[in-house]
Amino acid sequence: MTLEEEYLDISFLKENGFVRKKCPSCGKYFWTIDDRDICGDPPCESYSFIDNSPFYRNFDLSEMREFYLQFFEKRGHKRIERYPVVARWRDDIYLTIASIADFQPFVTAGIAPPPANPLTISQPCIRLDDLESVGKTGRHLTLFEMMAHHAFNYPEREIYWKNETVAYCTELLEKLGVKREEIIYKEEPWAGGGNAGPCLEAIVRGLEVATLVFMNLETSEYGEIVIKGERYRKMKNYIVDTGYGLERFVWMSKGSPTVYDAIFGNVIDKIYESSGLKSLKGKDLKKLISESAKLASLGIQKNALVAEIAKKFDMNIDEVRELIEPVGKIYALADHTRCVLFMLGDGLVPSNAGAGYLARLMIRRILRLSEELQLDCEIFDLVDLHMKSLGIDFEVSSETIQEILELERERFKFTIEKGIKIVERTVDRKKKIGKNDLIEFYESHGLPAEFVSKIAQEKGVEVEAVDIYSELAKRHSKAEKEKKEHIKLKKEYPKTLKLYYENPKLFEFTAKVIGYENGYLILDKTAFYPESGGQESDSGFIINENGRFRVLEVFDLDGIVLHKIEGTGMIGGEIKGLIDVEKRLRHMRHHSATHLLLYTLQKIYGKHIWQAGAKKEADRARLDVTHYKKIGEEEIRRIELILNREVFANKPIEWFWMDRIEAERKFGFRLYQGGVPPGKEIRIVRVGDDVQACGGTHCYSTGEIGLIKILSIDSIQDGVIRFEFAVAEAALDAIASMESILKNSSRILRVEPKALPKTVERFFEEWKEQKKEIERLKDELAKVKGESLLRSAEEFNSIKVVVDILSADMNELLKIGDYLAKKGAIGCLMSKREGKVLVVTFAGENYDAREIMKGVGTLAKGSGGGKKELSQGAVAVLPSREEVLRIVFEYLARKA
RNA sequence: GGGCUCGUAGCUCAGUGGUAGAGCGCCGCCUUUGCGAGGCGGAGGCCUCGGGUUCAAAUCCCGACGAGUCCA
Repeated sequence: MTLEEEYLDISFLKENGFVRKKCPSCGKYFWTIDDRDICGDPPCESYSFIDNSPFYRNFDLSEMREFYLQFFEKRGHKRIERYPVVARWRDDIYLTIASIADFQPFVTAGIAPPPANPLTISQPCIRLDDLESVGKTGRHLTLFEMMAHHAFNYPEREIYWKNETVAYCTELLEKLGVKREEIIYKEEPWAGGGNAGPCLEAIVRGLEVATLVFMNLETSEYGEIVIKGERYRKMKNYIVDTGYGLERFVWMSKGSPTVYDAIFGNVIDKIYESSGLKSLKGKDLKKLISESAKLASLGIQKNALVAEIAKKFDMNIDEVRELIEPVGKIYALADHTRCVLFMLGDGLVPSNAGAGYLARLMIRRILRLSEELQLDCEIFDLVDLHMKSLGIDFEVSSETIQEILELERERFKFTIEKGIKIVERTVDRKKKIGKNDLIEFYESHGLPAEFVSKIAQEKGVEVEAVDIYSELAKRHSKAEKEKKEHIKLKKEYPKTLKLYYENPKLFEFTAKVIGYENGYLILDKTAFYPESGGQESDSGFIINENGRFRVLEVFDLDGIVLHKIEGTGMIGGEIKGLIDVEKRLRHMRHHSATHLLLYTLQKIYGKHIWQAGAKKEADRARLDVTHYKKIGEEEIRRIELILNREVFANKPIEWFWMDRIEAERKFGFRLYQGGVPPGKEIRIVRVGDDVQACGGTHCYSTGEIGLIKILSIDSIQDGVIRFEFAVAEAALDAIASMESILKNSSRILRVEPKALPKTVERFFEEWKEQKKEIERLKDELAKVKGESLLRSAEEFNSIKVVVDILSADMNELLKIGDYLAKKGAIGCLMSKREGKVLVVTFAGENYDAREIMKGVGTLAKGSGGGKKELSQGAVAVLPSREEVLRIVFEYLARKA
């Protein structure tokens, strides 16, 4: 079916009098029962619901959400709780950008079943693409709730498809009071994330309120259907992916000037009251704002927009600008604080890299906005107000959110203060600030061009007028990613049966060889653990009648376990596998301990603690977690104690398979600390009170872990800290090696280990003291030596000439040379050292020591340089005093 | 995950191959009835660490560690 046929195939539209038309303005097709000609989608037409709602009544956010979800519940859909806005189950995106993102990639690919089918959900989504437009257009939000109903259809089972979807949408809108003639369905093929399909946008009075996507295509090199330049082919399964904008529905129901007034009016009021714009609130801005929103929806840019409004209301252009701009900032601030609430509430920790950077970016925009608006309240007050009026509970406590915001504010203040100093220094030194300076200020120090210009202008320094942001965008678009190379198998194999899942203490097994490729052995079943979940792979031996073969490395390729075997001999038939027991036991203990540590940290600090990476080796393990503060030495001891108490309590450890949907319902997304495994059933590991989805090997009880010793804590980036620790034998090894360092050190210093700090400090102080004393003595010596050299000096035209061979280091030679130069003498000092000869030459006024150095260098194979009065170098052979004297005299004669 | 910038006295920073500097702070003395201010003098440096290049490295190159920042 071509795309056009796909649309024509929707019989509901035809049967209900919808006619397909082509919009003369944008050239796109749309369906309507009205006798209109234009598609109605901005910029072809502007809003006509402001102050004139097509809905039968007002709704606030929770009323509207409830109305929607109940509508679909009554029509056979199961209501699903929202997912976090931080998309931790995805490795391709940081934030949840659509409701369908909840079910990608496994459900949409058909690998895992959906939590219900069909289902309905209201999913908070964050999109930062149109950040600049927020506040200005009246409709853009960084965070919005996408209400949706989804149906996942498979070849053997169809739930419903296009007709029902369009019918539902039409019915829903009619139930809300919208007349059928006012509904326009516009054809707009959709593509994203490797999938695509036909799509209808539902438009009511100029506002797109819903998007109905019929996802039935996937990217394919030889696909026949082309959308936005990519080739696609039909998928076996096909998915109803809808998105209804909750905020837009509320906006339409109220007919307020902007979406912001409709959904967080109380926050906007609070900002007015706390800002330097109290006076604006009283004025009747409404007409101005709604006009501005309408014009913005038509794609009219800032300057033209202001001019148009000025004309319409018979006002001065500057006056309009002074009214519109701050209001836009107020809206943006109200929006951004809501977005940050969800980010932090769902456990995102601000950082200078990764997903956390997005949180920092938003917080910094908020801080800049509140600065510009001269806000006299804390940004947490606004976030808190959002939290209270939304009535939603977040995982992360409000105290933690407040603390994070305060830390971020301090950090930002620090960056700005540092920035001012850097700019001022540069401005003092330079006459003009160029494009490259501006780019460096921004990219390396986070200073926007406007900020730099302001400071420069105060100092009267010229700044090149360029748009560095478009320049930067150009640069970044060039960057491309490299893809990893994967091992590919030539033949197909069944998935390997993993014996270690059931029995982690099975160290000997027999199995059948079913393949051997390129040094990799494939068995029908194995007890060898392949590297995954941060646990290193096992090693050991594989034995058959031909001998013993060392297993070097083991890994998992889509469920097939590959054993890398030493030697190239082909192996077949029955084999016996032997696991390196000691190594495996250490891996198991470290793995169980890692779960306990994560659990302990969450218990102590809160739910913003998430695993950000982990590695379990034989002699140590490490766990990276998100956290916003540094952890001190005392706290480490406290964590260690609480952690080990879990070990002493000897709680059971168990693992079992569980239906993923049931597991998610029972334990939440906290399960997926190490990523989301595919499949309908997932393996759950319970270590004491901690529960995680995990495929690793574990001990049978926490007591078996033995002892956990935290070795170090580092911050690997802002907002992520790394714990390194060792368990049981490995802990003893680590403690023993620490102890031996202490013992060796104290043996060298001949003191008790407990006296080490004091002794080392004393030695260090003494060392510094003596170094200084030596310097003083050398100064003294240089003076004495210099005086004695002067007494026995030769003369040339009453200039003292000193040439001598001493035993001294470079520093001493320089000091003596310096003294002699200051006394007006000229000459050269040499000293034999470590296979070469150090040379220092010196000269009084009107002469050049470097000339003499050159002469000595030529004579004795060496080189050197320095200042006119004093220069230094080295030569390979020691010349005689007479030879050097001759050089000096010849030089003086030449100059005379 | 990638890019860029920066690690020098207690603090803020100069120093771009040739004997480690400034301002503030600190200590002492002078001046003052006292405080403040001023004048004179002084203490205070593993130039983050480890390699390399060089006759010579704070300085150039590589790596590690730490801080900051931008982008995805």
